[in-house]
Amino acid sequence: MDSLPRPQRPAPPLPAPLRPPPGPPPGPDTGEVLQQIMAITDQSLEEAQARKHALSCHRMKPALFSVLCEIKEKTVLSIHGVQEEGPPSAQLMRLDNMLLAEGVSRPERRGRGGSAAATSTATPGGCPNDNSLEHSDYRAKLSQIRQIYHSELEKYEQACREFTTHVTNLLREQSRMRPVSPKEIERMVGVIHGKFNAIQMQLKQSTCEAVMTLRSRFLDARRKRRNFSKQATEVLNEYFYSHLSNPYPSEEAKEELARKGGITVSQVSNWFGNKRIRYKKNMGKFQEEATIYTTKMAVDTTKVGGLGSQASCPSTPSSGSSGPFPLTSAGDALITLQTLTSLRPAPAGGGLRSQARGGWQGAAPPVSTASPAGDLSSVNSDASN
DNA sequence: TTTGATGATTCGTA
DNA sequence: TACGAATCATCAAA
Repeated sequence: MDSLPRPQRPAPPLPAPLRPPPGPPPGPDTGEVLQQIMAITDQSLEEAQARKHALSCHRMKPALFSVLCEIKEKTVLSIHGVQEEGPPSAQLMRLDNMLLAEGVSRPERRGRGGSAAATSTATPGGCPNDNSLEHSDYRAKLSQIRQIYHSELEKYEQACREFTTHVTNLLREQSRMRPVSPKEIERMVGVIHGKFNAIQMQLKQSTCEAVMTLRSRFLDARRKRRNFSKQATEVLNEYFYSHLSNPYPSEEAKEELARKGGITVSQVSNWFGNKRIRYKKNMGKFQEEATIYTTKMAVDTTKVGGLGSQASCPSTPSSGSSGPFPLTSAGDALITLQTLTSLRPAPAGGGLRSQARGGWQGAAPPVSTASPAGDLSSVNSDASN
């Protein structure tokens, strides 16, 4: 604390040049007083208190004090001010931002969406309800981390406050015996805060690591496959089999399918990707499924009588309006029924995508060539597109 | 436990 | 960038 050099104890008698000039000594000389001051810390508390009191009352004390002040003024400036606290480091700011983004820094909110991370994360997997468990688990663990973080932070802050108060009091107390300027106390408080900030940074770093670990585990968990709901599968299959000649839903169609099935657009894309490739690989296997859906479509078409499956199937650029006849989707479906059993590679000129990839015409027979119901192709917008 | 089904991911391609 | 193809990982029924 004190920057003044302290001699080894027991303090040797001061050399002659430092001794006060000879004169009528009213009591112990200055050297003796200084020696007593230096020896105070070696004594027992009671003894020291008594001596301290005696020294405080000594008539030479003000003079000694002013000498100490003078010496300190000369030395303190050169010693202090060297290690000023710099601005918060980039690392600390990064940690703060991260904790804020993860919802750890903020106080916990009640109700749904306890954290930004949990609320902002989409819930792929088909069944949002299934994920709620993982979600609540994630939120619970994040909440646990948040609690520990805040509790530790509070502890550190309290310890910091207590220690600061203690040191401040100590310095104020010492200021009665030696010159301690308010600025010096302030600087000391700054040093203490700096030390505690370092500890806080470690705490923040550990918290960040914990959140990252939790997050990665959560993301891994999301990777787990969940079967789509029956409704989602039906919606997707209906679209697929009703647009068999061109099972490439537009973005709008995907969005609508996603909405209807309660899944994400990305999952719709995945599903169609898988479906196309699997259908193409083993069309025989899907015949029964195709029959089921095409029959369903046909029934729906009959029931609705004109609007047909368009009511249940999202529109697609390739399956646009085909006029007043409900043949757009049902047409495909009927064609599917008739052609599934006699599948054979078709000549070029299939659907839209088949032109681009050369893949689909081999799977979904072009209506104009493979379908006995060739007439339908003329009104099937899928084929015509 | 095995096996088929299926959603997700990755990589190459046009 | 969307798609096909291969593959992985998991689910669920047998």
